[in-house]
Amino acid sequence: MNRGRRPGQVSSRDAVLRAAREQFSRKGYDAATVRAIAAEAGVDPSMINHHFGTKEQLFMAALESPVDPKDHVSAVLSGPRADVGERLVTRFLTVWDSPAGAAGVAVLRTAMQHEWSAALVREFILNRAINPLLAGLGVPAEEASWRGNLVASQLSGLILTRYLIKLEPIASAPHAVVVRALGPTIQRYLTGNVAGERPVLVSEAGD
Amino acid sequence: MNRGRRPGQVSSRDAVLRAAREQFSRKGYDAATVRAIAAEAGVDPSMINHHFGTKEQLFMAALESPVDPKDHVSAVLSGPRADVGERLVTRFLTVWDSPAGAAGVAVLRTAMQHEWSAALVREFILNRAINPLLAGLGVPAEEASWRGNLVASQLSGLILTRYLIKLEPIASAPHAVVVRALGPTIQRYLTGNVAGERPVLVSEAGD
DNA sequence: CAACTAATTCAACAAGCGTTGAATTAAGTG
DNA sequence: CACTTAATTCAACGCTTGTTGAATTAGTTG
Repeated sequence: MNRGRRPGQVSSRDAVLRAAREQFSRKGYDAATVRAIAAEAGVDPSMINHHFGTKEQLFMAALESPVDPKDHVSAVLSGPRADVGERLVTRFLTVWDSPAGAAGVAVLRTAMQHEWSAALVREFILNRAINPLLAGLGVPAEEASWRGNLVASQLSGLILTRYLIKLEPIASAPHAVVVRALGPTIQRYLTGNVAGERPVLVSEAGD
Repeated sequence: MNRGRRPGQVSSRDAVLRAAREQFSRKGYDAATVRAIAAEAGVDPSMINHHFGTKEQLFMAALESPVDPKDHVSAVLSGPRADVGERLVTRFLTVWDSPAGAAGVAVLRTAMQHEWSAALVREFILNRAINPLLAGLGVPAEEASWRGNLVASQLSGLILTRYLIKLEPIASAPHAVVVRALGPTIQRYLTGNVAGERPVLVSEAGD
């Protein structure tokens, strides 16, 4: 293959992908139009269909994550157990502040509108990231789902306020400050006393 | 006014408003189409323009919140200072599980796509809800914005995981269980030691 | 009843969307 | 050079969106 193309040139595919990532993460799947992406890439809209097929396939291609949670999980696990919360927050901020985080923002924005994207988020966050971490920590299975949910609630809230809603000062705060504030919270959710661990669902009394 | 209308009948205005609230909170501003709202209300699409003007005006009318944060703030403030975190979470869940919460979900979904809605969320969450609470607690002004951001990050994450992404078991957990898990976190964010309270922004070292 | 007004219906508009297919250009291969 | 194949351009399709304006219906008032 690769016939009829100058060797060193990748044509406009990369430009489209870059523009797609930018637009998808900034506007979400629906609001980011194929025409706008093409315009930002300096390309005819039909090129997108030519290279990627449909808009949804472009979305998937743009989100093909260079992030492998496994490496991050094992990195967070190595070190003193008492600091695992701070290490998780630190790692988390580094990933989300990197270009790879843009893909996450895109899929999260889209998750607000489409169930198929919400399902994508659920699967990734829990099964690929948090649950392996909890397993590595040796958290009992019957506690893992609840603890994992708590961690997800605090970290997704960080994403929401820092990158989506852009609350100040948390949106511009240096990593260290955020880590010091959220570290203990995550630590407690992972390994500490979080009510409901004994009787996970006490009864239907409670609301 | 009110001429030419049968007294006891509110016509289709209420049906449209109810359908609008349902669709906006479930899909967000863009994905909820005027035609779909009209269909659910059993009404011609042009009736919406006739009654409300534009789609955006319908959105505002549907969101006209029956929620006055002031009452909730003073309710949370009354009681032992050591339990203010749990009381806030309890109150928070009650409001968001009520029909009034649907309006919040709608504006939050829309905030993911439109800056004007994100600004609405910022203004409401901070200036109307959290900051008055912090002022009532006597939190110093230079700490208030940071503590408020932390509270917002955890509570918005709760909204995200419980109502938008619908992570289980947190999405179906009884109030008491959530309160016991998040209460201490909120308590610490409001009144405890959250690093950065001394030097709010230490330096640009940190990431 | 006649007059007036609000509510409702219906058809259509302009604009934007994703997508398609046919033509044209460019580049590497025999 | 001729051949092939990918890249690019251009115009257009079918569809959905929010919105409009002209007709029609219904109910209250004088």
